[in-house]
Amino acid sequence: MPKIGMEPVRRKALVDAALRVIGDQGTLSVTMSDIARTAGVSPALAHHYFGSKEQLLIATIRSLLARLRNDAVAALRAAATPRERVSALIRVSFRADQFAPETVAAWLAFYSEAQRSEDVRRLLVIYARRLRSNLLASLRALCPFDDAERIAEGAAAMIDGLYIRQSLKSAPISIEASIALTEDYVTAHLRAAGGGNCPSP
Amino acid sequence: MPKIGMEPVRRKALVDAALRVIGDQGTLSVTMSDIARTAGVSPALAHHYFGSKEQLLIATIRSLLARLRNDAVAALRAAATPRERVSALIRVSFRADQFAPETVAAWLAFYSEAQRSEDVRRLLVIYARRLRSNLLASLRALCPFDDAERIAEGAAAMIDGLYIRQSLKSAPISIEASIALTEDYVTAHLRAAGGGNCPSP
DNA sequence: TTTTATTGATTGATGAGTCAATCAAAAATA
DNA sequence: TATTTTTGATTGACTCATCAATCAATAAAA
Repeated sequence: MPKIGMEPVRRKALVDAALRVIGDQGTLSVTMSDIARTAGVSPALAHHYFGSKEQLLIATIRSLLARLRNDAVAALRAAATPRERVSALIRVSFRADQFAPETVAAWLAFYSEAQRSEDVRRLLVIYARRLRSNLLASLRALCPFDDAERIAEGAAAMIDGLYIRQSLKSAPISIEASIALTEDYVTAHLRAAGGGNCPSP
Repeated sequence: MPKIGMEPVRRKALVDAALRVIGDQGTLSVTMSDIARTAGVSPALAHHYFGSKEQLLIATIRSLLARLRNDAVAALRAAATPRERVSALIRVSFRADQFAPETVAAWLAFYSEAQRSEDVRRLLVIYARRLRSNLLASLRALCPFDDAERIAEGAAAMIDGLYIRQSLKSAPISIEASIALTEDYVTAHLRAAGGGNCPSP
């Protein structure tokens, strides 16, 4: 029963399905059939709308990034002080849906893919840069520039590290513990660097 | 010119080739032909010795882990104090060959694979546990138990995070900078936790 | 009738795993 | 020592399955 105006609906359904299947199987070598079946359409339709598997994957990463950016923007809007903004960025990174095993698995798969696909790599670099520069912008108000850079680098690394460790879910680090660990890092180093100019969260 | 006793030679050659090709392409969906060609033998021989692609991959991870363990053991032997042992463990993680882009890419591919293969997952869990417990053993001599656990967790996460960020090689963090960042983390938190009982590296 | 949505059937490529055959060293036998 | 047998190393050719991508056909809206 073909209705008109299905294109945006199908596109979204396919992207969401791709994310779910990739997260579930933890690999990009999922088939177009897997994705299409999850979206409730035929494989041919997936090709019709996206042209190729690669393009569908790109669209999927973009949607992940968009979600992350929206969350970050909203969280930053609600934060008043620089120190609160840092905390907001950390919290966004560990939101329940972002930190869910399937989402982590999907991110991991994309990182792995970045070795081969220049397009994928570029998108992930955008994410890394955004996180770093968001942190840096707030930290610069709290301590000398050089220290801000180091702390931003370290915090970003710790966030990514907690993610990758989460993917093995052998040592199930809770969301709260992950946030606390990262907060502690920032607090300790601000204290060491700021020279009194650094309030606690 | 078939010589006798080739089995161990071929096995090693195939494992090394697998590591190189996987690191190079950044994915486990390399073909047995790719690996065999790199090792200078026919695909059939790879199957002859390893039975399946999965088994060859397992053997490859094992060799990575073995290398890491040997390095760690050697480094620990040369370290006298607990604090030196912590530094030694950090340095081992960032040795030039471990931190090389191809090696990092291979690790990433294995992490991604761990979602599907229970065997791969188990091996990676072993690595994560070993790093954590090695750090913990030394840290417990330097600060209260609870703090030692948190610091070990944080340092391990930071190490893994610096790895994954290295894989994008967009912000080329040097080995020395990575070591310094992790050392700073440990030093700062030991100072905060130890209460005087914590010497600098 | 034209356009949009949709799919079943098909194609072409690729890749894991198998198998029988070959070659040469080593061991056994004459 | 000379000859035969056995065993390990090695591969080319093949099978079977999978999957991305294509295409022609159908059905409903406009």
